[in-house]
Amino acid sequence: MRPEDVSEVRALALFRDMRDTTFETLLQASFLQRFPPGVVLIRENESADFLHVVIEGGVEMFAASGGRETTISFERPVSAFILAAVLKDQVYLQSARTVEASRILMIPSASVRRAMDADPAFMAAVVAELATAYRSVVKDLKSQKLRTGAERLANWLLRLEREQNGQGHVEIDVEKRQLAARLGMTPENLSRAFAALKAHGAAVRGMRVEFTDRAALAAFAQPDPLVDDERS
Amino acid sequence: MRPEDVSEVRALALFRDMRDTTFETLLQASFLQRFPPGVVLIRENESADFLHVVIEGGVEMFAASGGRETTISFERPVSAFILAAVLKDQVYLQSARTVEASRILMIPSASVRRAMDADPAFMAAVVAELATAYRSVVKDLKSQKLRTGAERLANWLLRLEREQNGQGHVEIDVEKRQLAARLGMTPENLSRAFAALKAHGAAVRGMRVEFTDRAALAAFAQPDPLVDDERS
DNA sequence: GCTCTCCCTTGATCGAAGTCAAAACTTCCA
DNA sequence: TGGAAGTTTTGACTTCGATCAAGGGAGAGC
Repeated sequence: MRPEDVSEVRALALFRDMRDTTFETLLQASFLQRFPPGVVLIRENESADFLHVVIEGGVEMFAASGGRETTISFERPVSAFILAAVLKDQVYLQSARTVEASRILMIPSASVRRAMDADPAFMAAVVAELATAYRSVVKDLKSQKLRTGAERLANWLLRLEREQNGQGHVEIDVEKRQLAARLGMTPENLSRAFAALKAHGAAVRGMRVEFTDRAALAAFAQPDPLVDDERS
Repeated sequence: MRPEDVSEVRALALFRDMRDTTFETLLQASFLQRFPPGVVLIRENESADFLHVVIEGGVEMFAASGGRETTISFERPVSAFILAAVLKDQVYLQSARTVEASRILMIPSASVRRAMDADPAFMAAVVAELATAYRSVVKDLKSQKLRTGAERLANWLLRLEREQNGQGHVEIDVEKRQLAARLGMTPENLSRAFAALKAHGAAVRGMRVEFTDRAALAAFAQPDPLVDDERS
């Protein structure tokens, strides 16, 4: 593991405040692995043996039931995922696959639990991380239950523009089929939703979306901080 | 606050393992209040000043956005709710209203955070509680994205029967309009879903549902432990 | 016991979303 | 460069769910 990777992991909110010794113990038990795109890292219903951290690349969290499948979230560097299953020593509720070539840090669950018991600062960070993750899923659930597909897409675009320091256009950074699953619709429906947004100030062309009328888009999307704002 | 109430609160997983002194400090800062049915206890977007514990009665957690409203969960005695907002000292993402006459214990957020910092056993319980809550919402999100309304209802009935030590019938313990919101559909649609389940082994009559063909109902519902099992 | 109100149900209709099929476009690799 | 495979788009159709409207039923209060 390269020194700059170590310091990036260390800079994560989850690991930032813990003692040096705890962090080092954690790292020594862990290993870093490279994966090509499309590799399933985690299968739901298996026991949670590792906490995973995306160092480089990208990971899609998804879940299947009754023959259907959906995407829960995307994880970009640097972030940890499936902390909850690790802590409760239970099975994963979600599966994970790489969407591109990735480097993943794998920390044994038992080590995480031991570090938590040994280092109150780390436990406090775990609390904060879990609370954030919980609120994030609640927002997704609200979005899913309170909005139509086109509205979810419009709000997703507005949020993406904010993240890309919005100059009136955005570059979509995931495949559209994955985006469709993320937003809770079929690829066909996503296409139609994009077509529908043309009348509301967003023109898509390939992976690029031009905001031709930002006010109109916002009026259609009705963004709500309690659903769309990542920090609230 | 009556002694038996105190011991019931103390028996909650969240408070069970903490030190006596921490628990007493927490209780001294808190107060217990009675509310008639239909009172809004918490409004989303307000700052999280109290951790609430339902001692008696019942509470509905709901959320609104863009003129629509939905129910996130029901809280029955004895359980705490909206822990995440309290810990992060942020605004509530959900509103809460009593569905019947209720007694609610209100613990100041600052006291909760202080207790957590002072008592590692309590912080560990908070971690466990948050992890459970997180997994519970993920299951709801999966149910919402992967199933039709009738399927969600069928699985909800099967789960309720388990909770009521299933003798081939269940008593619905919430108003159907609230159940509809909980399951992500309109009251009209819930009625039709019940009608549809008649052909799959579940006959509703008022608040009582007879399981005329349990196997058929399960075949239709396709229950999945990773969505429906409260303890996985 | 009666009425009023609220909840639940049923029916008709509309809009949103899934499915099936095929064409257009990309990307990647031989 | 020329496929080949996969992705995206479009179209036709079906299903699911929301909306509007009206009727039936159960409980609360007089």
